[in-house]
Amino acid sequence: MVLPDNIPADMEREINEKGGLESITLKIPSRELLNRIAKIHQALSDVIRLKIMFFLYEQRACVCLLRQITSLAYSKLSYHLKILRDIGLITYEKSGNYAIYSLTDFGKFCIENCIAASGDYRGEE
Amino acid sequence: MVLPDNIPADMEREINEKGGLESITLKIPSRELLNRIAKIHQALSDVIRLKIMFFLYEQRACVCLLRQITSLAYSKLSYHLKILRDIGLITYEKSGNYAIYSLTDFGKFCIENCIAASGDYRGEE
DNA sequence: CAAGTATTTCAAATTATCTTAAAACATCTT
DNA sequence: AAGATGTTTTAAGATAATTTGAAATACTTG
Repeated sequence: MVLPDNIPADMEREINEKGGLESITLKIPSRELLNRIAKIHQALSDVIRLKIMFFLYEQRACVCLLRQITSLAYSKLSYHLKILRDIGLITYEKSGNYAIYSLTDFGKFCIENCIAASGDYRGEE
Repeated sequence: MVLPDNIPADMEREINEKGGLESITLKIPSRELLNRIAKIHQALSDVIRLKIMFFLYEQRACVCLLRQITSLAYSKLSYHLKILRDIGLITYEKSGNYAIYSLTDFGKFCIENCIAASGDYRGEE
């Protein structure tokens, strides 16, 4: 990979000090990993799903309880639960009629990151 | 907020031990904050934008350099840069003709979270 | 100020995500 | 087995995000 014809001199110097473009781009995660990171963020990019995640961070819950918390129809809720489930943020166990949902360890980790970041989430839009 | 008519007994006990549904739901971030968190995740839910973020984590860059790294048309690149800029993940300074982009502190924080999580990003889909 | 380079904006076309209501499944109760 | 309850699936339409290419802006240099 070659540098563009004319780029600012100080930037070019920085890049060369780091061993050139190649060695910088080597540090970028693989397309596969970027894809996975993208999908996880996608799963957490919806207010409904975040509300579910934050609730489950405090308390495991059957779907009927989540229905009450969110005021959503079952089918809609189920759609969002599936997205969180498929990406590995939540899991569930059956208990009679009920499906009892809870966060996976990875789900907890993500919500804790959100909480840690919340101080920095001041809107600058 | 009242509990649904029939929920599993052990779940009901857990909820009561935490002071009931109200005190649990009080811990969920406000709709405003959830909205902001959702938008940030949305901004990071695209492979192109993640690639830009990870590159800028290593090295500030003008748009023409990012164009080379990503092999995108300027207009498309500019669209994605705007999304990252608007949410406060990246910033830029003009230097002559060039716009030199770099991560904000918050952007760095987010990418560091991604890196920390990468160990856990094993696909279970 | 005209021409060149770097970057952004715009609107139309495309694609992805979300919502809705109806139907299907699973488990429990009688 | 039939009815009730809890949950998921499906397919259609509605909404939102992305892509594309052309035109616009901004700065620089001769």
